[in-house]
Amino acid sequence: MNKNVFFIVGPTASGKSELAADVTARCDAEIVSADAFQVYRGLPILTAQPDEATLRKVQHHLIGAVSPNEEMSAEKFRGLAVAAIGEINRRGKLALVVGGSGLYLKALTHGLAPLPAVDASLRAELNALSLEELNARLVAVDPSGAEKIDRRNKRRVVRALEIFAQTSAPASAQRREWEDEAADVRGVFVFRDRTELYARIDQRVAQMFRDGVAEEVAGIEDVSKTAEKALGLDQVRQMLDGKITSSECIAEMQQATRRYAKRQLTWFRRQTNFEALNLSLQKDHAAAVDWILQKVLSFAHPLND
RNA sequence: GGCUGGGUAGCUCAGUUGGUAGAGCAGAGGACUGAAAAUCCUCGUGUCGGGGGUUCAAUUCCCUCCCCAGCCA
Repeated sequence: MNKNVFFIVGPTASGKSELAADVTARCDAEIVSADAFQVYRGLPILTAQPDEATLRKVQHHLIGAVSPNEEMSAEKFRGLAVAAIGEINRRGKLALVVGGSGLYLKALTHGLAPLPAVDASLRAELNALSLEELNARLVAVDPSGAEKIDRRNKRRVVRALEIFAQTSAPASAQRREWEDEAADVRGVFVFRDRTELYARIDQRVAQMFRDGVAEEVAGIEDVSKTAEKALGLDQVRQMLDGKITSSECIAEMQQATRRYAKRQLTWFRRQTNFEALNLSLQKDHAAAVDWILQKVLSFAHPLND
């Protein structure tokens, strides 16, 4: 990607949205969200979209950009993000990509092999089969590929079979290996000490209920297969159906969000090379904004040109 | 004050007919190439409430003390 882009990535509830908005306000930039669930319209509270004031402060892209009954995918996101970045750059501005969806970010920075779009009925057909049956089929069709993937993970096996069915060639042969580091990709990875991050998550989930998540979820009926995986959607629906109490609902959502944040931290530690910034060690919000801004400016205006 | 249960991992508890202990949950680490807020894998040493006694050996049996819950005064 040879575009004018800077990344701000981090786990949920780390405070990256506020940071990104404040950084953007001080340099000639616009924000492109890399969040797999904030892209959907109609669930601003549940998906913890930035508040109205933040959205108004600087230009945001890909927040509430697709209908909740639409299916999303990493490739679809990549297309939308590349278009948004191109448009921002054409206006002479820097695109600040901010988000926490690891695969979406990687699809954007490292690219994906050209493959046909997902076939929903094929996927449903494969999902109906047992893991044993799926594995047997994969071994028959792509023995070397079968050795490389996690065969206890049904998703992975199904995906490999989907690709074979759609292209008549093994998925492993079409995979485009990702380079360790894309040279022109620059950004920061913000995080916080674990106990502080978890406290912020717990607090934010509790706040969602005061803000009316229950009403928000009750008012939305048609959600796609991908959108319905939004953290908390299932729990809030169970609460609305009277199957669990509101405090059980809150506790379950807090726990699920904590586990999600942990997975994000693993991903960013292992899968990206961005410069790390521990916000727990920063003097205050302004200091963190200054730190990031300095990185952005040194990137946008290299001294050696 | 008396009686009855209990006090074992961060929490809820199991267990050892005496040979220093293990589940669930919480938590931690990891994987990840079009579902990614998804999906999948791995990880259990703790004065077994304190002190004393019996014993080759006590978390287990006995005595005593402390704490918690319930009931009776």
